[in-house]
Amino acid sequence: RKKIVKLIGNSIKNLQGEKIFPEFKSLEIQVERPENKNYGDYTTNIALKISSLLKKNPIKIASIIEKRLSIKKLRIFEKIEVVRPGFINFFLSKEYLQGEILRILEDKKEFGNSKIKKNKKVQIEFISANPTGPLTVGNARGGPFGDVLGNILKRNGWNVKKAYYVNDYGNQILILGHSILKDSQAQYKGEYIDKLSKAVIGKNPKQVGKKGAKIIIKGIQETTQRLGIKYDEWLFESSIYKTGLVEDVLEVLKKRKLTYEKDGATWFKSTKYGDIRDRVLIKSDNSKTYLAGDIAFHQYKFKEGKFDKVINIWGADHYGDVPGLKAGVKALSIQKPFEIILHQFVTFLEKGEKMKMSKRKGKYLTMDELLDQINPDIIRFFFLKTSINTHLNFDLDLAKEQSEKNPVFYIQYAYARICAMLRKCKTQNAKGKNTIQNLKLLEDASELNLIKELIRFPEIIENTAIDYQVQRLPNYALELVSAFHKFYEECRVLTDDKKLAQARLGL
RNA sequence: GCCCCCAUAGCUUAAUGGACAAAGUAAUGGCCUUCUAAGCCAUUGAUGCAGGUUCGACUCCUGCUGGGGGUACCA
Repeated sequence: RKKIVKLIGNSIKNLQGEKIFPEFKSLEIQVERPENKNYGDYTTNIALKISSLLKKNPIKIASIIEKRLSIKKLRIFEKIEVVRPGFINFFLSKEYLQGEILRILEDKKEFGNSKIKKNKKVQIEFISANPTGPLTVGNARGGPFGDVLGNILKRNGWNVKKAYYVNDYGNQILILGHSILKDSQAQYKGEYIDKLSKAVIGKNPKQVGKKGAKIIIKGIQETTQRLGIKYDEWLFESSIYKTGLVEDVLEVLKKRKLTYEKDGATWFKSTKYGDIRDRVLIKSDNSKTYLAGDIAFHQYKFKEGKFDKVINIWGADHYGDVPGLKAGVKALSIQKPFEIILHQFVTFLEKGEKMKMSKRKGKYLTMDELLDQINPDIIRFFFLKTSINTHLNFDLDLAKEQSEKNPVFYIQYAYARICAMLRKCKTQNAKGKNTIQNLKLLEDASELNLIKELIRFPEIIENTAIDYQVQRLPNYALELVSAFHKFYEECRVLTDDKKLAQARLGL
């Protein structure tokens, strides 16, 4: 795809004087894969775009571009076609596709990586549920999403740090303490509270809360590991306070005249930075709000060039907190990109009924309970397959009962088939190094189609690093595997023809 | 009231403004003496409603209907 974009770029350069049509410079060359295979492997609408600028016949423009490309007699293409209303379609040649296998075999795990963002540092923070109870299935949607998004950014050359922010400071820890002590101010309920009551010694609610939070966060760490999430750092709100950064940041805002006193509280003029209302930083009881700590935390994230970019993944219930924090980051003159991604909720269905959950009432399904029943690969796959902008319905009975009809097994089955072939070929001694001569034997439609699916991978990685549409990956996995199963049905890999067997094993 | 997200096949979901809307599941029929039939092939089936922008709209804009979330000196 990259090559085609480049080729088109060269061929339209002097199509018209740039002075007359400055829009040419900003014209994005779109090369995509048409859904219909009759339209080739790649297609571009560039002629249509140019025609609307020049008010000329798009077919004529497309033909000019096509001629300029064809003159070069590129071996990449079998043919280039102009079709009405003005698309240019590209058909890859067999030779090119066969050669791509060599490239993939050479790149191995590096295949699909890009070095566009070399040495740039990004922090991606996700889940960050309060340490007042075990991780619930409701908190966890951001987990697989953040984990995979981080992996994708890594493949694009970013230096990625995945972070969990532990809110072990503030009112909720005190309430946790009361709950463990089971006094009149107790709010949290559940089995875990009963266990903590036995495990934690002490009478001071704040101290008890702190100890309880420590135990809870340890459990959360284990749960995220079970889910296959690999965090690079666990950052504690309490240590942000210990460094004095919160006071420093409040001081800075005060000096910049961005705070004021009202009703005994200290307010932040966030409306100056596009917020709909001002926010409280210090409450009238002299304690700090969550926002105060969070702004300081973001100062910490960006200070001394720690990160070039920060991404936060939050649940949609934090929608109201976005403008306050964004205003805070702006007020501190932080110029680096700072993104907040919101994910919608997951609704769990049991026997066709919505499960209503409440942490305070002790009525919820924990992620550990879910992991006890369902394989983490399946949970991750189901969470990732759907765009985070939509509400996800997770049918528990379906996930449990229909495990054999599960799309995850469809993918894993391909892996099992591949493993079986590799096992057998060892005993048959059919394994060897591939050359382009061998690979030229791959001519079946199912073989060429599988290669076409394989070379989509770099494009998938690149696109996803730009638009964060992580659901593209599980969907790609399904399409790739579908091409594999078809190939497996059509072509016998371990044939008597040793050269052909080698080529197919390579594929 | 105002703000954000969503509405696609019976169900769960795909589709950077492109050419015939794609999968799984459910339903029906076919394919195993050959590398795992947890597979392959075929058939049936969809863009909530009303307008607008565009050569072209599931996609963008306006209104409506329905669902979820937000609108605290809680986190």
